[in-house]
Amino acid sequence: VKSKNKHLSHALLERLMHYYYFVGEQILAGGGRDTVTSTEIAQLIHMDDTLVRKDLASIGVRGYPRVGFKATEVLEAIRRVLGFDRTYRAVVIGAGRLGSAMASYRGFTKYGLEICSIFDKDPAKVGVRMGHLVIQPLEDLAIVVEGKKVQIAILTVPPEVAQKVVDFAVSSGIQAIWNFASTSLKAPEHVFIRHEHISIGLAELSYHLKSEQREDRQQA
Amino acid sequence: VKSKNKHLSHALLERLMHYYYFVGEQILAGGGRDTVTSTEIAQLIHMDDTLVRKDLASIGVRGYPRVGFKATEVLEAIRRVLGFDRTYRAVVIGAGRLGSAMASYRGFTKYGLEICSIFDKDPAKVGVRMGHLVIQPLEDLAIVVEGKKVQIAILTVPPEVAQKVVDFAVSSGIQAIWNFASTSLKAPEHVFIRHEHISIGLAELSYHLKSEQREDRQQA
DNA sequence: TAGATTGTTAATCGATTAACAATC
DNA sequence: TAGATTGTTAATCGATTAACAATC
Repeated sequence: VKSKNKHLSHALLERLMHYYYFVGEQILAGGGRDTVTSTEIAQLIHMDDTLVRKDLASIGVRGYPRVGFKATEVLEAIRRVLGFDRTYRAVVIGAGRLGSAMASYRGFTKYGLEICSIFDKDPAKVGVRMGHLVIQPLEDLAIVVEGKKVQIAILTVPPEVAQKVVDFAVSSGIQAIWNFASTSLKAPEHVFIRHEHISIGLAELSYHLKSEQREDRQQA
Repeated sequence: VKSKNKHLSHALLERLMHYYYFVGEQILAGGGRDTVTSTEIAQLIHMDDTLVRKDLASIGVRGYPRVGFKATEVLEAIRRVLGFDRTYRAVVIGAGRLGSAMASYRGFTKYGLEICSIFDKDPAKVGVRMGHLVIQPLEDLAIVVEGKKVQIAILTVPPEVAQKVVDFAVSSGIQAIWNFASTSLKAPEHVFIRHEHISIGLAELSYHLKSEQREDRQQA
C-alpha cells in the first residue's frame, strides 16, 4: 500500500551504485568466491555494515546468515532496481570533443544505454564519421527520436546555446536530458534533467588542496 | 578553538557550488541589481531559505536585513572558502577523446585550475598538437611536476592501466588525482583522490525513466 | 553444536525546518 | 515608522548507528 510510490533517495541511489561497482569488481578479481558479506562491502566504501544490510533489504535482497550475500543476487537486484536490465536509447547533441568522447565510450552498454546517433548544427561537421556513427544535422532529431524510440539526449553543446537546443530537443520528443553543458536549464515538468556538475569535483579538489596547504603552514 | 579543523561536509560543498553557480548566473543576467535574498537562492535550488542563510553564515557572509546578500560578497566568500582564488596546476594523463576534451576545456580557469601539460604512453601520440598543448611522453611527468609545481593529475586512461599510472604519478610527486577512469584506485594517505562516477548520473536517468514507465503502466 | 552473519528494533546523531526576535 | 529580511534558537525529521535476537 505504502510501497506504491516509494522513491529512492539520491543518496541511496548513489550507495547502490557503489555496491554495484565494488561487488562487480570483486567478482571479476575474486578467486572463486561468489558471496560477499555486508562488512566487506562496508569497508570498501568506508561506511557502516548495518546500512549496507538495510539498503540491500530495501531492494529485496536477502542474505544468508553465516555466509553473507550472493554476489550475483546483489548485482541482479541493483540492475533491476536501477533499470540496467532494460535498454534506453540516447543521442548525443553537440559533436565537439566531449560529445565525441561520449559517443564513442563503450562502457554505457553495461548500464543499458545505447547511443544511436550524434547531432551537430554545424554543416561542416555533418556527414563526418565519428566512431561507428555519422554526424547528422540537428533538424533530423525528431525523425530519429520517433524512429528509434530515443528517450535521452546527452547534451554536449556550448552553454550559450544549451537552452535553445533543449527546447528543440523537448519539442522533438526527448524525455530526459543528461546535461554536460555547464549552465542550468529549464524544461517542462515531464522532462527529467540530470545536470552533471563537473565543477563540483573541481571544488572538492580545490578545497582539499587549500586545506592541506593551510594545515602545512600551521605545522611549520 | 573548535574552528581549527572544521571540515566542510561534502553536502555543504555541493550546496556552496550551487549558490556560486546560480548567484553568478543571476549577476550576469541581472538588470542592475547587485543583491540577492536567501529566498531567491533557495527557490532556484528547491531548498529551504533558512538553510541558505545558515550556510552563508557558516562561511562568514553577513546579509543585510530588508536587503538580502550582496552578490559579490557571496561569490567572493565562496571563492575563498573553496580555494578558487588560488591557482592549481594540473596535467592530463591519457590523450584519448576524453583527455583531449578535458585539456581543451576553457571553463576550468574560472575555478583556478590551469592545465599545463598532457601526457600519453603511446609513442604515436607523443608530439601531436592538442589545442595549445603538445602531447608529451609519460616518462617526462616527474620533470614537469617538479618544474611547473603541478599538484593535480586528471586521469583519463583506460581502467586496465589506471592503477599503474596512478602509482607512477604518485611517485612523480602528484598530490591529487581527479579520476575519470571508471575503476577504483588506491593511493597513499597523503594523495587525495576524487573519483568522478559518470555511472551515477546514468543510474539516476535510468531509474527515473524506469519509474516513469511503471507509473504509466499502472495508470493505463 | 558453536559461532558467524544476517535482520530488525531502539537509540543516537546530525541535518533540516519552523518560529520568531533582531535589524535596518 | 512599518515591513521585509536576516540571524538564531528550538523543534522536527530522517538517516545512521548500536544492540541484540534470529538463523543456519
